[in-house]
Amino acid sequence: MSTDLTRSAILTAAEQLYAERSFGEVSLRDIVAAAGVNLAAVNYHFGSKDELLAELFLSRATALNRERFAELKAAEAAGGGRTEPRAILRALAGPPIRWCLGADRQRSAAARFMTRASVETVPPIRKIVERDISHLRRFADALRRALPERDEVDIYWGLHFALAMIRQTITDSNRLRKLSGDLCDLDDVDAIIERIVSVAGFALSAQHAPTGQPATVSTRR
Amino acid sequence: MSTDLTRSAILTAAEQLYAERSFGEVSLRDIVAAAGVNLAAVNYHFGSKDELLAELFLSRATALNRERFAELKAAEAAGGGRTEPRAILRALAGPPIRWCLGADRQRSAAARFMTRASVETVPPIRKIVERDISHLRRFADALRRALPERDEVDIYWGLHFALAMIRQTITDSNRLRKLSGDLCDLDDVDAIIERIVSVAGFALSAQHAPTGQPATVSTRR
DNA sequence: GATAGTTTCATACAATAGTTTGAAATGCAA
DNA sequence: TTGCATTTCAAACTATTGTATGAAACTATC
Repeated sequence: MSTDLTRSAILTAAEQLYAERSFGEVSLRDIVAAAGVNLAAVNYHFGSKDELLAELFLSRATALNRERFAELKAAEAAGGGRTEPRAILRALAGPPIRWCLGADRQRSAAARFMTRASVETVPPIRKIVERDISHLRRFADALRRALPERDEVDIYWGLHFALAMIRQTITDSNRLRKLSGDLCDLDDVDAIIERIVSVAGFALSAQHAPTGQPATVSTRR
Repeated sequence: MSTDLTRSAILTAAEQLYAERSFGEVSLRDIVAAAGVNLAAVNYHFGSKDELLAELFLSRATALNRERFAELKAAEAAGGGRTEPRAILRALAGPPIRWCLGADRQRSAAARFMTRASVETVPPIRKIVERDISHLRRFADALRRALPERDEVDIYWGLHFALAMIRQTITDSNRLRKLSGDLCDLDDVDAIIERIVSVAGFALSAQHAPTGQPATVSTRR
């Protein structure tokens, strides 16, 4: 046992392929070919294709959350009793954006895979995602503490929108680049993070229109 | 020919199934079973599975864009020479959110399918999506005209973030509901739209911090 | 009502999927 | 070395996939 080279070769190959193509498009034979191992190795080491996917997802999710929490704790420590909301948002957005748009290719695959997993709900992953929202709860709690006077509803919506912008920026950066005619600089990772943090910060702390007045287009004028 | 009941039965059944499950998880046999038609009917009427998917996507995308453009034109007409940016954003966000979170079940499936299609990039759809960003360009142009003094980059990012929030709200409304302990009211469609419009409006028109200097929310004047 | 054209149907086909198998190869302790 | 457990391998297996086929059922025109 020990290093289990085959195991990790399969994991990284699967991650690489899943980062590019859809789950349904990647077969076990594709994975083992990329990993340079035998077909039966997957079932030997992981039991089944679904279990491979589950373990891969769990491993990467843990790594991502670890990094997020580290930044969150650092921000809370730096802020003393009163943590800045934007620092919390930065801990949420920073790691995945850096992983994905940054220079590090290895992590890019990880982030892309994670994003696909969060979107393309396939049974083995769905179970894990649905069950585990504890990491989000932790960020929600931190934001509540940082903004005690704000309505809880705004906190949750702000968090929701922050996740939205992170995800979209990772998955659809190409469309943005194309649409803007290369005007939007997707290499300046820090600027992107700050932009997301800025908008999410507004979502958290601004007064939003109540139910009554806005009205739909059809009833408008 | 005439009504072609079988054809549309297949289309709506496929839409329904694709709205719930991933593309890879839905087989032709699932579709024809749900539609109550023979297996061979798909190939007879559409040629292949991919062509069915492409036609379905094109049809729904056209319907969604038609509705968006109608609202956009109405907003531009109402605004005279100077269209309100928020009205433009409302034309972008209103239709899909109403389709998906509103009472109409039929359209809910359409919107959910569209969202999956925009995320889960499968070859037959990918080709269409990559080729056609003209509808987005139309919204970008409208926003540029409405905000001539603003930096184009902010326009594109604002549009990008608006799409992000729309998508996330459609796909992950359940998680938001759960995370907030039912505090976030996902039945109040108009309030949701206004919230998205509000935040996207900020993204469009606010000054965002450059790379080096992360600014706080309060620096906005 | 016969006929030509369209649509539906049960069924078969070839390809690919994930999984299993049992033998060969390998690593390691005695 | 021998012996035993682990790991790898080529091959086969079963199920499911999208697609193709040809006969049957239907529709409408003459």
